[in-house]
Amino acid sequence: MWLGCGVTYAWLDAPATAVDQTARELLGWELSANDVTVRISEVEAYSGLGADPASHAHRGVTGRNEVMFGPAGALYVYQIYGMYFCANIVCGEVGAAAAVLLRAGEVTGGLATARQRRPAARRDRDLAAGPGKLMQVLALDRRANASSVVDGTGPATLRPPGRPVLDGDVASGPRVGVTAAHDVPWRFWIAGDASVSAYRRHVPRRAG
DNA sequence: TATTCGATCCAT
DNA sequence: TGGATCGAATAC
Repeated sequence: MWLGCGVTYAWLDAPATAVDQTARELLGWELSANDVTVRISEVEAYSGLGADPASHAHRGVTGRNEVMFGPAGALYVYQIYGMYFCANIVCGEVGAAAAVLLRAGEVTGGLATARQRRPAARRDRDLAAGPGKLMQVLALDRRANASSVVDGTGPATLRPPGRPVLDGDVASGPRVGVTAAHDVPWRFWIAGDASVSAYRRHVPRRAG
């Protein structure tokens, strides 16, 4: 798809069935919002309706996941644990409800602002080393839900990497924190990147 | 209407 | 390892 400004977003036209490929492709892209830029270093793919029990969309449309069923390039933002926000980029055909969760990134612009927004981060590599931290650094919350990252109308803008991330530099493994589908290796990250979030296996709150 | 619990983060 | 904290989703 051609969007002007000399930028093409091939993944916008990729089918929902290839959302795992889209997820890998988004590694290295730069997301800018509110004077801070992050280079995406870790993502997770979620396929839509029915197919993926870990997906917020797998039981059908609800008030929360409605955006997932819309056009690709929109942000699906949701609140987690009552205090943090996470963002997905919607992928695939309208109605398919596939999405890529943005899990971590490296701050490549607006470093001073990013540090102010995340006083708890000791090192720069920790500034956006997690989905909630990424949103804090970019100062995005539920108001960014449903906005586009590709048409310049929303608070966040996605741009291609200067140098693409090669397949050989991409590692994969099980998704973090999900209670279902542990066997699906749909978490992707840039191998060796310091800003990749620490992996911790999900532990149910009530023993089990 | 009531209850449960999460695609997290941080200090201990 | 556990506590914070609240709203969407699901169970009555």
